Amino acid sequence: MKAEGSMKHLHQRIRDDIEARIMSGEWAPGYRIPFEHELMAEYGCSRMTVNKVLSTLAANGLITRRRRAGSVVAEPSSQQAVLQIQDFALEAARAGIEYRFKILHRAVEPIDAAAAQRTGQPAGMKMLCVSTLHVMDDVPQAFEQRLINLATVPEAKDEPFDDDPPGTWLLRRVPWTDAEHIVRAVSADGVMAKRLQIQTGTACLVLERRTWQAGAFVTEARITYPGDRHQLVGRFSPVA
Amino acid sequence: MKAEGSMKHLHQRIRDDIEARIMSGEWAPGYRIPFEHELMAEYGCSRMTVNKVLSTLAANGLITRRRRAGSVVAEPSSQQAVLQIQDFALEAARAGIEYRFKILHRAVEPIDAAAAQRTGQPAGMKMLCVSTLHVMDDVPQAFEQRLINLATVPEAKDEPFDDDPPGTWLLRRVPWTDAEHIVRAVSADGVMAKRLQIQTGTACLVLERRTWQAGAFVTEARITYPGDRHQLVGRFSPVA
DNA sequence: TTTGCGATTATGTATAGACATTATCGCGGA
DNA sequence: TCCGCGATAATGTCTATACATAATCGCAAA
Repeated sequence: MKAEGSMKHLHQRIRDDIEARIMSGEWAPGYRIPFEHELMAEYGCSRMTVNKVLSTLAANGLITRRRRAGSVVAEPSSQQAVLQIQDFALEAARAGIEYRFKILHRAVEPIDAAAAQRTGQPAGMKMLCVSTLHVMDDVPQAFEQRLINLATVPEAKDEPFDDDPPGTWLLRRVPWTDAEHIVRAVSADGVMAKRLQIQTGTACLVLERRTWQAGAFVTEARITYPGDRHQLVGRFSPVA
Repeated sequence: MKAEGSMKHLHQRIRDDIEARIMSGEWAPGYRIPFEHELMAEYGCSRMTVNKVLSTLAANGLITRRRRAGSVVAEPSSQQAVLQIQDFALEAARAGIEYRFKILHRAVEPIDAAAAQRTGQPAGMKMLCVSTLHVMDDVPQAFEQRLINLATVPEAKDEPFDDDPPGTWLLRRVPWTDAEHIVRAVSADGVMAKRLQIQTGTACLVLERRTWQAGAFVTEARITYPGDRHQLVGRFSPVA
């Protein structure tokens, strides 16, 4: 009865399939996803396997399960939009908001001493530098400055980021094993204020995220959000 | 073979047991927890049950699992993002800084509609309200406004908080099972600026933390930090 | 002493079946 | 029509077992 023809484990494949359909909007919030026995038939596996997948998705807040009624795609609660991984496109699609982005700058440049310090890479090392403005419903929501390590992600060198912003593009390609986050508050200077269409001096949240893959530096993102439009929300269980 | 004498499900009981031992410090980070077959014998259940529990704990970052080597208690990581700042006294001691705090306000008051909404408690419910200024090396570092649910923590009613600030005091007494965090950036108004000895309009980090214990609301803390003096740092691994 | 390799061991994934729990549906009676 | 209750269907939990995978240990050969 074992499924054939897949490198990945069945559990992960089922999970990916369902997540993809939810994230793409194909299965909108409230949509009743197939019953366990249906998925079981579709993938030719036991109910335990399907059950474990759905339980995981429920634990992550992606679906809501109810006995007898089945499982439905959960409403996108901003509660659950944790400081985990922000993918603007995914979040926007789930919330039904029009999203677009604009690449303001893109170049392969040697990094300065400060960046070298932060990322643990040698100073002067060349990385891909990309600045992106994220816009939702015609309002600028975030400005992102990103460094991408071409030694770890060589295929980024010639990527124009036409279809997906750098964050989404990377997320699809490079799994990360460790990340460091720093959150702080800064006042917007004139340039930043103009970019985000806010008043100079407005308090902004700055989120810095650096990710590594098995010890190799992948990318650094510094994302600036207008403080009055954004907040980071997280729900934790002890040490979760 | 089914376990007897418990209302709760075995899975939850095993999980609670292990979490309790980790949270209490009995099993410190690095401690090798019992092998699956040992827990299996201890609880008289199948390995699948134990395995599911440990997998859940691993997904939540509480333990690290390695084939052949067994499972060990993980180094505190994602929680650090928020907890790092939670205990000022501890943080200061580790950094060798002189720390003191001042209770600016302390009263049992009915909560307003907004607080009722946030905490999920009935409006007008009486809670202990405490405002604390945290000072390190004679420089104000944070202003904390706290609500404490006297229904859950009755012993707080007459606590003067002479020795420990409310956060530390609570942490020692009331274990929490769920927490919600919100981080945002705001500009300091005149009053806040004066309290923190900063310029009016300075960007500040505001951290709101609400905690529950088995569904019962425990406390809400709203802590304001000068943005140029503080940042939240966290290390994460991917969520399964 | 060092290296290589096989045995061992613990976890990872999956199966098939069992029984418990609970919400809903639909039928029959008031 | 409305209410109550039993049948039904879906998830929740658990067992016992099987084989895969990976890391370590220890022994033997170089």
